[in-house]
Amino acid sequence: MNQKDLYLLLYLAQKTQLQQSLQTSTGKIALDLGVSQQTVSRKLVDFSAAGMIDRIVTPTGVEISISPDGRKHLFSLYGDLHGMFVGAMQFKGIVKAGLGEGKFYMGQEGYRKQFAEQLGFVPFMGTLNVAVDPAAVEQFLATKEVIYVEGFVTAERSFGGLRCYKVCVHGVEAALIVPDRTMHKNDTLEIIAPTYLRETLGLKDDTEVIIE
Amino acid sequence: MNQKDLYLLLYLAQKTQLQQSLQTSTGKIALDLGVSQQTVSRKLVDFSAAGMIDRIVTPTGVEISISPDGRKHLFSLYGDLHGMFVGAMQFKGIVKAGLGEGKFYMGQEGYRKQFAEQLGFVPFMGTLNVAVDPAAVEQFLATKEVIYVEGFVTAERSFGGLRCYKVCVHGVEAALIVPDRTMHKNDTLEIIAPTYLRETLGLKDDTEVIIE
DNA sequence: ATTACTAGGTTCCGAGTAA
DNA sequence: TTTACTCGGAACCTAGTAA
Repeated sequence: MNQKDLYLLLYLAQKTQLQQSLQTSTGKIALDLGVSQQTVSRKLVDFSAAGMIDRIVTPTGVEISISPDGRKHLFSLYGDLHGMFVGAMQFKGIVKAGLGEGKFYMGQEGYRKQFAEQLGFVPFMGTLNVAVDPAAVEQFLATKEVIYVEGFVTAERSFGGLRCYKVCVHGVEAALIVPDRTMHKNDTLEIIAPTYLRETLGLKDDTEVIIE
Repeated sequence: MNQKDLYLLLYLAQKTQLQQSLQTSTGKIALDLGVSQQTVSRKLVDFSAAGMIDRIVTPTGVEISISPDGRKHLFSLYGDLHGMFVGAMQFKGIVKAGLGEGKFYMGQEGYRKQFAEQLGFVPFMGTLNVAVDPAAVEQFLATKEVIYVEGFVTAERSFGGLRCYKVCVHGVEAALIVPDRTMHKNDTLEIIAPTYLRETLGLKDDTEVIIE
């Protein structure tokens, strides 16, 4: 079958929910897709000949359903995309003991205020340290939106800026934080969340976590 | 951007893993896709103009990477397909007490032998009864392959044929069985598996299960 | 109403070839 | 070697219209 007409097949798949049969007309489809009635008619005939759809012409229109072959075709496309995005949308890490300084930084009002505004949650006073593969993280973060948290100065000392990335850890909303001037090598990430993740998710040192 | 050239974008997405930049040439791509070098060149220029890819032309070829907009475009397509297939690929049910007759039927050698051959596992001697929405099940099964188990006759009585569908219940390989002459209305399904599912999965009456 | 055939105009492709 | 332009021909789309 012809690759280029994929959008019509997608349209039909959505309308039929892949399953039900759809009572419509070539004119209506043409209107939806912004092409002529004739083009839709011709393409439906082609699809039918290619075994992608089952098509019954009636005096009042057409009744269309996606055939098993059509579903297979779409599923293969879905599989291709799934393979691309799933790989790029999550990575694994190992929980590691922190040095407790995460708690100190997360306690600073200058950070807390910005987290609440920018991330939409008030962070638990502490960070989860996770050992990761830097290459996998880089690929993951490349597609993510960066949230900047600015540095500030208190009476005692100055605090540097951070970059944050919204993530999900085992279903819990969280954020990666990367200090502009980091003390970790890039094989360790710090994660903040509204709750104490070690407790909420039952994590211990050397437990594997999936970040997405 | 032009919808019809989606396959070239998919090709590039796969080659670049959505992320890395790809060192290649229009000629190589043309060979892979079975079109002319000129067509690839023209399309790459078009994609670049549409902001779908980043493209650097060198004397030895082209260096291509998918742009954020291109990823967004593919992701939207992925989302559409995901919505279709995820809905059609699982449904929920509620565990119900059986009448114990499942154990009797599953104990019949005439059935057990066919299950082992056709399903690839030896079923636990008993069935899990699950109350379901008939409409959801019908939609789910429509896409599934039917495995027929034939009826047989023993010295005492005759046993009817079954239709089976391979499924996965909370990660465990299993099968739906639908007797040709059923005593259930179609709002109750019977599930067999290699293990005692109630124990393996910690199921009790009225627990919700997801079948996929 | 519909679907879908024919005819004509537009778009698209690929061979030749310049840079 | 490359990329990508020109141009002739193929493919495709739409208007008109038959059934």
